[in-house]
This record gives sequence, C-alpha cells and structure tokens, in this order.
Amino acid sequence: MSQQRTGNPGNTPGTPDFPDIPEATVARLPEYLRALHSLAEAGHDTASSESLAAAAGVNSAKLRKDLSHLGSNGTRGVGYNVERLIGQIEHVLGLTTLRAVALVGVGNLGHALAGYSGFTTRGFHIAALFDADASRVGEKINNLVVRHIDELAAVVDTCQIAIGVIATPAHAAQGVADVLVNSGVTSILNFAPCVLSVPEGVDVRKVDLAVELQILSFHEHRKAALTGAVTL
Amino acid sequence: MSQQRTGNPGNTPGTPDFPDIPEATVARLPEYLRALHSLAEAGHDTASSESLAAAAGVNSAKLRKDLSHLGSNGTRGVGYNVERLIGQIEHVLGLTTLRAVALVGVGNLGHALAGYSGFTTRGFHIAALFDADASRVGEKINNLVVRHIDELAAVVDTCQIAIGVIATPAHAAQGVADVLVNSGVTSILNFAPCVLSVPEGVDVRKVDLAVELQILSFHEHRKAALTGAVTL
DNA sequence: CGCGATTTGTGCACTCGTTCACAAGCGCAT
DNA sequence: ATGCGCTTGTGAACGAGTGCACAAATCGCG
Repeated sequence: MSQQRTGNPGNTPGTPDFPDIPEATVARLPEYLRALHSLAEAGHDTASSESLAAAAGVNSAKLRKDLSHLGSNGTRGVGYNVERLIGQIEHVLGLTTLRAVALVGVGNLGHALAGYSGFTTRGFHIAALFDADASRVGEKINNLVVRHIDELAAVVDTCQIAIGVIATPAHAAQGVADVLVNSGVTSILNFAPCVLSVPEGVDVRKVDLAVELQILSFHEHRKAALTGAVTL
Repeated sequence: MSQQRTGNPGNTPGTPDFPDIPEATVARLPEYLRALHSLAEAGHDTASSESLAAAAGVNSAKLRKDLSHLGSNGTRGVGYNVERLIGQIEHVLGLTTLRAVALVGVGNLGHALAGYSGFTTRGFHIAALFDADASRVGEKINNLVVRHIDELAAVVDTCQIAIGVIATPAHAAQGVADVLVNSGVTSILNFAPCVLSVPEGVDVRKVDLAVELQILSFHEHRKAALTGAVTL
C-alpha cells in the first residue's frame, strides 16, 4: 500500500473520551467493519474473535487487541455482539454522519470514482464534481453536474465539505490541493502519482495504482529467481 | 493503505544475488522510482539523498537505508547517479521486462483501469480484459476487446500472464481468483472489498477505495473532537 | 449451585521498522 | 599533496506493532 500521512506527527493526545488508537489499528477498523456487515447479512448476531478475524483476514489475537483499544466489550465465552460492534466502530471512525466529499478531476479514473457505489454505501456522499477542463464542465455523471474548479471554494464552503479526492494528472495535483486546503478541506485522498505538500493539520492519503502493481512485480521477480535457483 | 499479503510468511531467503529486502522498503521503492524519473526529466543527473527524499516524501535517513539494501552505491560527497539508480531499482522490482496483466471485470472501475495510462507508462501492459457478463463481451476498450471469463485460462497460458487484477463486485471476486490461480497467475491485485483465500505462493494485494476514505474520516472525526475540546 | 467449556482481554517477549549520529569516503580548491 | 566541506553508509538506540500464552469472566448444564 502506498500512503502519505501528514499532520499530527505521531502524538495522538488520547483524551478520556477519545482513547488514543494506534494508526495500524485504525487502518484495520474499516476492514473489520466490512467483515461485520457481511456477517450480519449472513444472519449472525454474535461473532467470536476467531470467526471475525477469519472474515477480515487477520489473526484473532491482533483483532482482539485492536478492539480492546476502542474500549470494546465482547462477552467472554460468547463473543462480540455484531450490531453493537458495528455501531462502535462506526462511531470511532466518525461514520455516524454521512460525510460529503468533493471529487476533482473527472478523467478516466475520476469518472469511475464518481460512479463507484462503494463510496455511497459506506458512509460517504460525493457532493460535487470539479474539473479544470471547460469542455467537461456541465457534463452530468450519476445525477451530478461537473462544475469548473473555480467554483470549488464556494461549494466546499456552503456544503461543509471536509474531504477532497484528487483524481487529476500529476502536474495539476498540487494546485488542486492548494485550492482544496484554502477552501477549508482538511483531508485529501490523492490518486495522482506525486507528493503533495500541505500545511500541518491536513491529512493526506495517497493511492497509486501503478505502485501496487510494481510491488507485485517485485514478488514475481523474486519468485522467478528462487524457483530458477531451485531448478539448478 | 489497505493491503493483504499471502505467501512467503516472513522469511525472505536472501541469496547472495538476491539480497533480502524488507517489505517496507519494497513498498517505497516504486515511489523512489517515480521521484527519480521526475528528477531526470528536470535535468538532474545526480541527486543527493536529501533532495531525492524530499521528492519522494520521506526523510533522508530512511531513504539511504532503503537504498543500502539493494547494494546501491552513491558517491559520498556527491550523491546518487539518477540514471544508474533508476536502472537499479527497475532491476530489483523486475521492471526490466514489460509485464503482462489480465484485468477481470470491466464495470465502472475496471473500465477506468483499462484506460489508465499510468499502468502502461510504468512497466505494465494490460494484455487482456475479461468479464462474466455476456452483454459486455465483444466491447472494445482502448483497442482491447473484452472476452468472456471462460477464455481466461487459455489466454493467461498463451500470453504468459502472471499478474491478475480483479475489479469485479465482491461476490464474484473469490471465484475469479480461483480461476486466475488455476490458470497460473501468481500475483493478484484485488479491488473488490473482500478477503481472498489463495494457495501459498500466490501474492495478493488489496486496494479498497472506501477504506481509504474511512481512515480519513477517522482523522476528521478526531480533529473535530479535539478542536471542539479546545473551544471549551 | 458448582463445574467445565469457551472466549475475551492483556502482560510479556520479540520482531520489525525508524531515527539519530557519526565515521568513512569522495571531490575540489589551494 | 593536503586539507576542508559535503554526502553516503551504517551501528546503535529507540519505538511501534505483533503474537503467544494465560488469567479472568461468562454461559450452559447437570
């Protein structure tokens, strides 16, 4: 996974109401949430750490430790109450309110993201689409009209948008990030293959699709070298 | 970043020719590669660890240690030879040969991936598209015709495809993974929000776009709680 | 009511990754 | 040729994350 984090350099304060949760745990909570939803659909109303861990693809000790961070209480001898745990994780992740997201760049990837149902079904609402290309402005995708990027500040402000998604070419990404930040966005998901510089307090996560393939390529390469060596 | 790894449980053998490289380092190499290309385009022929680290968004000590793992030699007092280092990283990542990739699922996301230029420009060649939906078969995307998934095994075999990308709905993903593995694919990039079970020796990386947003949501939530507390 | 089966929560040891700080090496100017 | 400034490579300290193993807690049943 490729990612880039900024802001809050290491020290989660840890107020009583807001226990400090390790970043590694936070990164796994969404996966647990997905697994829980899947178990709930299958009719389970409780789940043991063992079964839940299997559904989430981790080992059970790690899962228990992770859940312990959010003051969770399963019942010993029984397991976790699925519905209750879903609620707890959603609360911690801040998914109790639908979050509005601004998507910038409706090229190949942006277009797909705009239509991706996974966002809407998991706590997010794509509130507005933007592009710098005037010829794309006005286009309608999924009942949302594409606006020119100059309107971004105004829309972000009126819609109370805190999260921005950048799906532009790399050369445009930093400029878009600046506009987003100046408009009040404090979290950015960046699909452009470049490093963004943002002021402290703004979180950036980076997803680079080619990077994932290159990591796989490494393992392919290694496997090939090893089996080759074995054949000798 | 959300990811899922399988196979080679921890122990990279580390043959003399193939030094054992920590997974964390491997995950950063593609980013260094991108930064190097960008520096090369800008006309630099050498780069210090400091400047390269800045371009890649890491600190210089980490970068130096990472590069030291691949027996790299920069020159003290000068820095790294950009072209040479590009070659070295490409070699380690196995990017010296163009790798063929099979893409399964040409829905919203798959469609975008098929057209994503970032793959082709960075060492990969999408060799074939597949879908289970007969009404999509025959459709042409980017000069590639969509084939029915039943043809997958044959095509993977004749084209020597080792990497598969799954961009199907979650419920279809495991089935597709099984077909891929049985056809000889040994690395899978999974965009479906579910855990795949694959035999040992097969590598799986998972990218879940909604998970990234949910992680950002957590930080938003935390920031809101903190500034709220400060205002009190 | 008590006992055994089961499962959580967690202290501890350990591995892995990061960061610091500095010695060794290189080039250039004098 | 020598010394000086710069940069790499790395040993060592540190910190975060993982996994084990077990005590504490809960339920069901006799």
